[in-house]
This record gives sequence, structure tokens and C-alpha cells, in this order.
Amino acid sequence: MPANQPRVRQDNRRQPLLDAAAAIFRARGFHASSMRDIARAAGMLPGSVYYHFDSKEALLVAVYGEGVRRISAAVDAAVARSADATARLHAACRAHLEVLLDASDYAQVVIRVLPEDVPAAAADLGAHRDGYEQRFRDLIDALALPADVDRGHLRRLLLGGLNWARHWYQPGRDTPARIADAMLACLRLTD
Amino acid sequence: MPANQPRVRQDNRRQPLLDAAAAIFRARGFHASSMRDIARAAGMLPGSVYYHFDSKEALLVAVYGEGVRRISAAVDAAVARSADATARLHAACRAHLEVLLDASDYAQVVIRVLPEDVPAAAADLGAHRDGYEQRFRDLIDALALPADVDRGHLRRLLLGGLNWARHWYQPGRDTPARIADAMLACLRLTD
Amino acid sequence: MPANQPRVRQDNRRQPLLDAAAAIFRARGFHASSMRDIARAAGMLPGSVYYHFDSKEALLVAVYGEGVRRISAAVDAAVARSADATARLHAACRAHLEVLLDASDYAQVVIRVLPEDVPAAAADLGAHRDGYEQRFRDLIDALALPADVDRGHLRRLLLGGLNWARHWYQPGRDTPARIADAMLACLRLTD
Amino acid sequence: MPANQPRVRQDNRRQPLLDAAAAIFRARGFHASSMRDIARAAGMLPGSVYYHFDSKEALLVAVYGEGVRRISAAVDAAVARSADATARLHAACRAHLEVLLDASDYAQVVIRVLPEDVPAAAADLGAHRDGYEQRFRDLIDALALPADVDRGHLRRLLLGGLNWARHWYQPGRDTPARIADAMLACLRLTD
DNA sequence: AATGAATGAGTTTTCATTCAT
DNA sequence: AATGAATGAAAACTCATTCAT
Repeated sequence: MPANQPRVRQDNRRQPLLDAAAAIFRARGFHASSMRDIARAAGMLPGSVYYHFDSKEALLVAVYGEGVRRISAAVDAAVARSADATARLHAACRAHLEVLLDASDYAQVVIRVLPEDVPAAAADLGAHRDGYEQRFRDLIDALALPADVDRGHLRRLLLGGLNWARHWYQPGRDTPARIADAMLACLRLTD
Repeated sequence: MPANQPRVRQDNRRQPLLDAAAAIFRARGFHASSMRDIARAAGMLPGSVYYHFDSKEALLVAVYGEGVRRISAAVDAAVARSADATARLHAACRAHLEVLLDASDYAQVVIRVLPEDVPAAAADLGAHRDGYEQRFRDLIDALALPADVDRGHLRRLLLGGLNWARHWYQPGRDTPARIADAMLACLRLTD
Repeated sequence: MPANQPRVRQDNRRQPLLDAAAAIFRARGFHASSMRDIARAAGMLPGSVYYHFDSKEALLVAVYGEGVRRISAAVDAAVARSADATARLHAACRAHLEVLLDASDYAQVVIRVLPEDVPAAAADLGAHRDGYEQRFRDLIDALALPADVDRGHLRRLLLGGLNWARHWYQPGRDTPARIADAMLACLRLTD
Repeated sequence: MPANQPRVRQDNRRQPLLDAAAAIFRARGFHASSMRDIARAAGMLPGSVYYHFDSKEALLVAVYGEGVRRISAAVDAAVARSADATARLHAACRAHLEVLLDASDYAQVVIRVLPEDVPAAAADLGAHRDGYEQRFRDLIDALALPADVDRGHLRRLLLGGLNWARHWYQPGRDTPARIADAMLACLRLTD
């Protein structure tokens, strides 16, 4: 035995496993994804997954959390580049859709898997989601809106409309940024 | 032997079975609903369900179709009461949300179960859905909109926003009609 | 109501039902054939089959019996045309193969379904089969064979070899008559 | 903890499982054998079988392949002991029948289950069978036969006749070797 | 002579998970 | 850090059969 190498170990297969899970959850949803499939995509045996995560739900929560973290980071970075309230909302919506539609398996899991689909994890997923939505609450609070526009319903209309894009978006026919702009153009954002 | 009974027997357990399936699909989604559960809710044995429907997917398609029929009927009836384009859209949105949020298990299945969740039935479900969305296409075509508002994106924003309500709506705190009005108030529907 | 017609009824759907059963049993064997399939092929509902036959086994026995009757008739007719013992055996083998390979679903069921596959009907099927094989026993008894040829094993070799043809026979490449002749030419039938 | 165990564990329940499957398939045929029964005979739960084999068909193919391997080995060993063409064919037929009738569940599956009974596995089974039959082709090619004996039909007659023995053979009344000899004595194998 | 509706036991298969090694 | 081998429950579905009408 040669000189003890320092051993970098510490869960170095966790990341590939998460990546695989994100890809499978995104493509098939929670219930139609099996631990077998995820393990195979990660190059492991099904039993091995349980070294890293206690359950299928725990794996989902980890993926979902990473998804929220990634959209959050993208939105935060985009928003930071402007000072004007309307411009900031535009930037946020563009970033939101870009990550959601093109970039990341992780982020797509966030809209593909609904908390209510997984009762055992619903609380965790909901908390992650709420944390993210707070950003849009703040952005909309900063706008000068017509008096008869309700900020809560505006936020929910906007987020619902953006997230729905997953169902009809076809890469190539349009871009996330143009879709975001077109939807914002439908809204009464100024006096 | 009394005179000629009317012979109504035909398929008389099909309706209760559909009702049970609608309730279960609505509450748990497609994959988390089992034929066992549906059969039990309908007071049958699992095998008996297959006398009426060839597969779980076929059962879903039947429920989904009935859901679309019910929303369509509600929207058509509501729209028929006005001549003004904007008023007609308002009526449609109110009816859409009312059926969706309060009235019908069948209708809720339509937004709870996404075609892409059930590849084997996706084409059928999609066709039903498209037939329904055509109504909103027509309603929006009839509006006089600002030149920079894209009708396609307006429709998708609106339907996405309305459908999203399922996730946050709490009966009692608000009414479907008020939500529909509040969301429409956020939109630039006039010149 | 016009003058009472004499009504020919008396189980007039029994024959089409038997035909359908023969076709299905022949193509798929006993276990892989379902009463559903047979009923559908006969244009009935599954329950209706039970008006004519008490069970799947009873249906098989009827088909099998008809199969034996048909081969027997063919062989008897063929044999009757010759007086010479060897010529009679030739005629029998040709007729046997012709019915088996080309002519009749019923007859093919006789070699496709083995009595041992259907314990509940094994006795009946075996009896039918034995009745038929008696013909070959008689034909072989009438031959003048070399002393060291055992008549029992000759019969079993010949019938086994002929029946096996089902597995490799391809219509067009050869004819049942030529196959029968070629096989008989392999045997030591004369001193 | 003793020194270094040899680690033989690998798939150590696979063999008992195959044995159990061979016994059940032999006794009842493919369709009448259930995975339940096979699992029970192997001392497993039904689900556990699927760790070793992907499907009932795959299990059959494994049993069938092993059956062919065993008859092939027996025939090859028997044939190797003679140089004379006729003696070699005799040895092959004796070995064939001995394995088939007395020795091995595996081998009996080969004649009990017909490829056409299991469409999903027919190609695999057929390939196995063809590989085996090639031996008889070679043995018969080596014979000096009368000019009017067709080698192909001789082979098919002989194999059909031998395999048919399964249906009437009763241990004790006769021996496989004597049956083989008696059948060969019926054939015109010399000029 | 047949049907509509159902039954109940059965089928093959899949699943998340466990655990000694 | 992972694996080989299994478990036990449940999944969707099929089957032969029944029976009032």
C-alpha cells in the first residue's frame, strides 16, 4: 500500500445522480419515473440510490430545490442589471422563461411536478416555490399600476401564463425572450 | 308478465363508473389513481371496469371528453347572453373558472391531467383540448385590441393564468367570477 | 302475424361457432385461445357461447371430435379405392397429410392440441385419437413386413413423422402427397 | 472473520430457479405454467423471479437453451464413440431418446414447448432447435443410402417419430435405447 | 337463442425499498 | 460508496364463467 492518498470521496456520485433524476423527472413527471430508470440513467443499481437519498420523494425535493435555486439565480442576475421597475420585471420574465423553456432539466421539474402530485413532499416543494414567487411579488409591488389592477391577481395571471408556455412552446418557432415581451405587452402595467 | 317493459337497462353502471373515475382522477391525477380505487369508488370489482372501458387510458379519455363537453356547454351558454365582444369574453372567463373551480370533477380533470402525462392518450386529449380552445381564439379575434397586442399570446396568457388558479384558489376567500374579472382587468383589451 | 312458419331453429348457430373455435384453436392452441376471441370470431358475445357448450373444454372436445371424424372419413375413402395392402397404406398416408396440412382447421386441431395439455378433457381426446389410430394399426397389420420390423414401432414412427410435418411444411414448396410418398420410401415395407 | 471468502455468491439462486422452471414447463407446457407456480417451486416470491429474468419468455428461452445444450452434449458424446456412419446414427438416436424420455426436465421442455406456442420467443427457440438438428443432418449425410431415399425426409421422419415417443412412452414397458433401435430397424438405411 | 353486465380468481409484471456484504 | 439479491405489495389487465332477462 503506497502512501495514503487524501481521498476526495465525499459523495462524488451525488451530482450525476441528481442530474439523471432531473432529466427523468422532467421528461416523465414524478409518478411515471421509476427509481430503476433513474438509477440506470446514473449508471448505478437501484439499491445504490438509497445511499444518497432516503426515498424517491427526498430525491425529488433535492432536484426541485436545485431547480428553484437555478431559476432564482438567473432571475436575480437579470434583475440586477436594471433600476427601472418595469425594466426589472421584463428582465425577470425573460430570465424565467429562458431557464424554464430552454436551459435546465432542474428548472423544468419545478413546473412539471406539482406539489399536490406528491403529498409526502408537498410541504417542502411548496416552500421552495413560495420562496421563488416572493421575487415576483416584490417586482410587482415596485410598479406604478392603474388603481383598478390587483397586484395579487396580476402576479398570478402572469406566472400562470408564463408557466403554461411549457405546453405549447416549440423551440425555433419563437424565443423565450420574445414570448415574455409579448405577454407583458398584453398587460396594463402603466397608468 | 306485464306489457312490454321499456328496456332501459343498457349500460346503466357506466355513468356511476365515469363519475367515480372523474372524482379520483381529479383528486390524484392519472398515475396516482388506480383502477382498484376507481372500481371501489364505483362499487365494482376491478375486473368489472373492463367491461365498460378497454383500458385505464380509455377511461381517462372518456372522463376528459365529458369534462371538455361540460366546460364548453357552460361557456357557450354564458357567451350567448351578450353581443358585445368584451362582455362575451368576460362571460366566457367567468364560466370557465366557475366550472373549473367549483362545479365539476370532470372539468377539473381537464386541467389536472396533462396530455403529455399519458402518452398513450395524448392525441385524444389534445384534440379535445384544442376543440375547446378554439372558442377563446374566436372570442379574442372579435376584440378591437391595441395594435401591439398579439392575439395568440394574449389567449395563452389568459388561459394559462386562469387555469393556474387551480393551484391557489381557496373557496370562500374569493369567487371564480371575481377572479376572472380581476384578471381581465389586468389586460389591455381596448384601444 | 302471418301464418306460423315451421321454424327451422334448433341450434343453427352451433356450426359457425364450431368453425370459429376450430380456426382459433388451430392457430393458437388451447391455452392461448380465449372464449372471448372465439365468440368474437363467431359474431357472438362470450356469454352466448355457453348456450351451446358447457365449457371451453367441451368446445374443444367437439372440435377435436369433428377433426377426427373428418380425417377418418378422408382416410377411409382413400383406402377404399385399393385392395393391395401397400397401396392402401400409401393412400392412407397421403389422405392423412392432405387433410392435416391443407384442408381443415378441425383436423389440425387434432395434432396441434395434445390431450395432455388439457387434463380435464384428456380422456375424451385420447379416446378420439385412439379410434383414429386403429385404422393405421389395421393397415400395417395387413402388410407383409420383414421379420425384424416391429409393427407397433413402425406405426408410431410413421405417424410421428407425418404429424411432425406440421412444423416444417410450407405450402407450395412441396405437396402433402409427395411428402407422404417420400417418407414411405424411407421405410422397409417389403421383404 | 476467516480469511478472504471466495465470493461465489454471484447469482446463486438462478440455478434452482431454472430447475424449477424446467420442471414446471415440462409438466404443464408454457401457457399453463404460471410465474407464481415457478416462483413457489423455487422458494421465491413471484416478483423475485424478475430479478433474474426479464419475462416469462426469457425464462423459457433460458430453460430451452439449456435443454438443447444437454441433448447436444449427450448426442455428441455418444456419437464420438463410433466411426461407422450407421453406428453413429444409432448412438445418436439412442442418446436423443434417453435424454428426452428419462433424463432431463430441460430436454423435455424442448419437445413439449413448440416455438409457435410462444410467438414472442419463437425466433430464439427456433434457432436453438435448428442448431441441434444440424447434427442429424450431418449424420444422415454420412450414410450410404438407397438412391430413392430422400435425406431430408428421412431426417424429418426419424426426428418426428422419435419425438412423438413422448406421447406414448411408458417407463418400464420399454427402454429408450430399444425404442431407438426398433425405429431405426424400420428404415432403409443401407443399399 | 342470445345478451348485457358482472364476478372473482387469476395473470404477468413493476415498484419502492431493504440489507448483508 | 455501492452491489447482488431479494421482498411484499400493488399495478393493469384477462379469463372462464354466470345469470337475469
